[in-house]
Amino acid sequence: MSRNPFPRTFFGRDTITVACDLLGQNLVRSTAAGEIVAKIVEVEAYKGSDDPASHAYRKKTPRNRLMFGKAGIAYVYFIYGNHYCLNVTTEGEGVPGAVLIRAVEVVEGLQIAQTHRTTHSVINLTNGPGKLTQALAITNAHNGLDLTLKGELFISQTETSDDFEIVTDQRVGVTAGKEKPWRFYIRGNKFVSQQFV
DNA sequence: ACAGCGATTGACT
DNA sequence: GTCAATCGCTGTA
Repeated sequence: MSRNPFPRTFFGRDTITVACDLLGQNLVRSTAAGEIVAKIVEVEAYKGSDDPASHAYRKKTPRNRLMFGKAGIAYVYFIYGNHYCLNVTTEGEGVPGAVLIRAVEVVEGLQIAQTHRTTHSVINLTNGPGKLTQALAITNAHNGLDLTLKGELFISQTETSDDFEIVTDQRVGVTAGKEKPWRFYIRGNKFVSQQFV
């Protein structure tokens, strides 16, 4: 079966729209040990000067510059001195925007993913932004990677279109701009972090 | 220059 | 429930 990445036009749209459309799609990670396929079940949208919670709120810096660049690029940042978080850039060139991937459900290559983490619990393997990057072995090295190319990391459309309901909520862990309802997740999915419903 | 803190997690009480 | 780990950006000097 051939999995093909979404084209740049998919990512080069309004950040909120892209965030919702990413739910249920497949994040594909090719490693030397094999392929890991993970369904995206939880995301958050981050924008620019209108979003105080965003890294791109103030100005362009060496860290956030990718958010200002072209869409469909992996923006990986290091947080709290310990963890990596994976984002996909959105909007057009010069317009900041990114979607944080907060949780995934591994559908293929579970054993490979487990070798990247110490936990033996499947549910704790990928139910958080820092956890899924560790499980998929995503680090700084992937910062700036083009996710529209069929390389070691890309996003492709799911073959099966199972029905799900999208829940909209406030973003997790932010202090400024927390009133913006820009967190989206699949209702009832066990891998969603910190469910309040 | 430097102190403070963040889009988090896991270990320990 | 509490807290350490520990990098890069921001505000203040």
